[in-house]
Amino acid sequence: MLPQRRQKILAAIVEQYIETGEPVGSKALQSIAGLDVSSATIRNEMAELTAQGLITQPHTSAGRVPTQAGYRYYVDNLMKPAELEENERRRIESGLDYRSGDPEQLLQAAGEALVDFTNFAAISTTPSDEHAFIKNIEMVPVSPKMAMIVLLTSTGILKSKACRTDVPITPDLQDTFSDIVRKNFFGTPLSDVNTVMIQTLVASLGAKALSMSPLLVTISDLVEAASVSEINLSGQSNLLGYKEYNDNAGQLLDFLHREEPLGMLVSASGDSDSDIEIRIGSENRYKELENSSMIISKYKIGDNATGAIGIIGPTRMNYSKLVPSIKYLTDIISKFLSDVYEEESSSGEEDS
Amino acid sequence: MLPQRRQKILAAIVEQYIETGEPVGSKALQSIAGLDVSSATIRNEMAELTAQGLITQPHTSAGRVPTQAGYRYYVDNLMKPAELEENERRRIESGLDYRSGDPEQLLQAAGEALVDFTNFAAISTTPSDEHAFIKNIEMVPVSPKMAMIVLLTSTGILKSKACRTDVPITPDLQDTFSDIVRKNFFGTPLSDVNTVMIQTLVASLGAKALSMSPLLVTISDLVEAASVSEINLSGQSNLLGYKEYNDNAGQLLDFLHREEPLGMLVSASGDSDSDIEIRIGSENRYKELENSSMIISKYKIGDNATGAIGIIGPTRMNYSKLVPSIKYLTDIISKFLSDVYEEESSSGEEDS
DNA sequence: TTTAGCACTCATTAGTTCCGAGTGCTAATT
DNA sequence: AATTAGCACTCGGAACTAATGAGTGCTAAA
Repeated sequence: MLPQRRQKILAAIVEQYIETGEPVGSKALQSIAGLDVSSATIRNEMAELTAQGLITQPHTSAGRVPTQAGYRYYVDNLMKPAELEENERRRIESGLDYRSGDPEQLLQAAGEALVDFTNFAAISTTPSDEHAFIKNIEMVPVSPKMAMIVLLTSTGILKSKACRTDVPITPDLQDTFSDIVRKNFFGTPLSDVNTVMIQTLVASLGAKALSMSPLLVTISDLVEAASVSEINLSGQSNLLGYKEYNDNAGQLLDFLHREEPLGMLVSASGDSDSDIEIRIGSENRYKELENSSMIISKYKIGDNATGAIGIIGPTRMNYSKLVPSIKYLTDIISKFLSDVYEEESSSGEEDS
Repeated sequence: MLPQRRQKILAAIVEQYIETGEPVGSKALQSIAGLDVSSATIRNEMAELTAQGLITQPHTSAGRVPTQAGYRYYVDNLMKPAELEENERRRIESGLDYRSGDPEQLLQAAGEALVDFTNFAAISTTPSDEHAFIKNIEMVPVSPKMAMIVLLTSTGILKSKACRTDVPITPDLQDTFSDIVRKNFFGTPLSDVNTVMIQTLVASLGAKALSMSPLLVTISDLVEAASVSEINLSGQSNLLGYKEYNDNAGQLLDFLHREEPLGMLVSASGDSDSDIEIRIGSENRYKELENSSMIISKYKIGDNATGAIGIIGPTRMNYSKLVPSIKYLTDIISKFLSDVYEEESSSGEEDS
C-alpha cells in the first residue's frame, strides 16, 4: 500500500496524462493534485514511484507517464468510477436497435453504440448457451430440387442454408421431413446434434434415407453455425486517430482483422469472477496489443447464456468513465435479451 | 488522338508508376518504352504530355506522374487487359463460399475474396430485383405473446424479425395467420407491399384485425428490409498501407464508414451501358475520394436482379490486371446466383 | 527532327546550433 | 526527519544551413 500522498500524486499523473496525453511534470502536479507542497517534494515522491515501476519518463528531460503497472494500480486502488449523466445514458441507449428480435443484430448494434460513444473499437459476441435447444426447423422449397432450411433456437438465433436435394421436392417429401424433424429435433439441445446423431438417424430411415440425407446434413450444419457464438468487431478505424499507434496502426488493424485471436480475447475473460474485466497492455497476452487496453463485460440471459461486449483502445483511456458506461450497456442488453428469451416460464405480461 | 510515340511514352509512364510508385524520369523511360530515341527527345514529348495535362511533376526536379486525365486516357485507349492466369482464377474462386445458399453471404464472401486478391477495399451489394416476389412467410412462436416472423423472397433473401402480439398465440391464431399470408402474400411482388396495402388488408379482417395487425406490420417491415439491397464494405484497413493516403487515411476510412455515400457510389454506376465501370479520382464526385479509384462491375441474376461488386483503392492501381479479375469474379457470381434462383422455369437437372 | 551538353531547380538528407522543460542533487530551512 | 530553494545537467525538438543529386528545360550543333 502506498502512502496517501504518493497515491494522490499517482492518481493525478494518471488522470492528467489520460486527459492530455502529455507527460506530466512536477510543477504541473503541484496545482493539479490538491497538495500544498513544493515541486521538489513532489519530485522526490515521483522518484519513488519511478523506482517502484509505476511511472516512467519517456526521456530524461520529460515529465512522467504511467507504466502499465501504474495504470493497474490506479484501476485497482485509486479509480473512482464516474457517475453516468442522464444524457450519456440516453446516448448509449439510442444506439441500440430494440426492434428486430434478433440477438445477433442487437449485439452488433450494441457494439456500434459503444464505438460511437467511446471512439474506440468495440467487440461483442452473440450469446452462447450450452443449454440452448432447437425451437423450430422449417423447409421452404425454392426450386424443384432445392430448398431453404431455416433453424430457430431457443435463444433466438436464426440460421438458414440452401440445400440441394437428390430427388425432386414433393409435398409428400415435405411432410416426411416435417415429421422427422418434429420427432427428432424439436426441443433437442444443440449440443446433442452431431454427425453421429445424424448418421444414426439417417440409417434408421430405411427407404427414405436417400431423399432425407442431404436435408438432415444441412440441419447439422445449421446447428453447428448456431452453436458458434459470432464475434463482431467494429470501429477499428477509430483507432487510427490515436497517436500512440502512430505508424503501426495498420499492424494492429491487421491483427484485429484476423478473427481467430478475437475469440481468445473474449473467452479468456472467463477467468475472473467479476463481470467486468480490464486488461491493460501486455495483460492481453498478444504482442500486438501491448499498447492497448480492453474493457470487457459479460452479459447474461437468464442463468445460462452468456456473451461479452467491450472495447479496445490505447492504454491511455478514461477507465473511470468507460467502466460504468460499459457496465450500463451490458445491463441493458442482459435485461432486454432476458425479457425476450426467458419469458417462457413467467407469465410475461408487460407491454412495450 | 495522340501520335503513336507519345502514346507509348504515356503508357510506359503509367505502367512504370503503377509498379513502383516513384515519379518516372526521361532516362528510365528510355529503357522501359521500346523506343530508340535519346532522353532529350523523350523529354520533349513529356513536355507535350505535360502541356496536355496528362502527366505532371510533383516538383521541378522530379520525374513525371500520371494525372487523373492521364490515367483516364490510359484506361480508355492504351490499356491491354491482362489475361488471368489459372492460379489467379483459382485464388479468386477459392475465396467464395458456395455452400450456404444465402446470396447475402455469397456477396459478402465475394467482397472478401476481392480484398484478399487485390489488397484493396472491396464493396459489394446484395441483389436488388424489382420483380422479386414473396416466396414464403413463416410464423414461429417463441413465447406466449411473441413470435418470430420469417420472410423468404424469390431471390433467396431471408429476413426475420421478432414480433410481440397483443393476444396470446394460439394454434388457431397461427392457422388464421397462415391462411391470410397464403392468400395475400405468397407470390406478391415486394414492391406491392406497403403501408397502404397492409392497412387495407387489416381493415378487411374484421374481428381478427386486432390480433393480426402487429404480425402484418412486421411483414411489412420485413419486406422493406428485403427490398433494400445491402451494401458490404470490407478490407478498409488494407488502404492504410498505401502511401498516397499517408496521413489522412483516417479521413477516407471515416468516409467509407458512413454508409450513405456508399449507396450513391454503387448505384451511380447505372449510367453507363457497359457492365464494368472505372472511376478515377474526382470522377467519384466525392472530395474524400479524389485520390481514389473505383472499379465497379455489375452482376445479373437472370434478367431482372442486379447488384454490383468492386474495389476502392488509390488511383495508382493496376487497372489492366484488376479489370479482368473483377470481371471474372462477377461472372462467377452471376452464374452461380442465376443457377440457383432462376431454376424455376428450366428443368434444372444438373448435379453438384 | 533529333541529340549532346549544360545550367538550373529543388526535395531530401545530414549536420549544427539553440532552447527550455524537467530532472536529480545538494545544502539550507523548518 | 521532512521540506524546500537553488542550480547544474540532460536531452528531445525546432530551426537553420550545407551538400547531394536526380531530373528538368533550353540552346546550339548534327
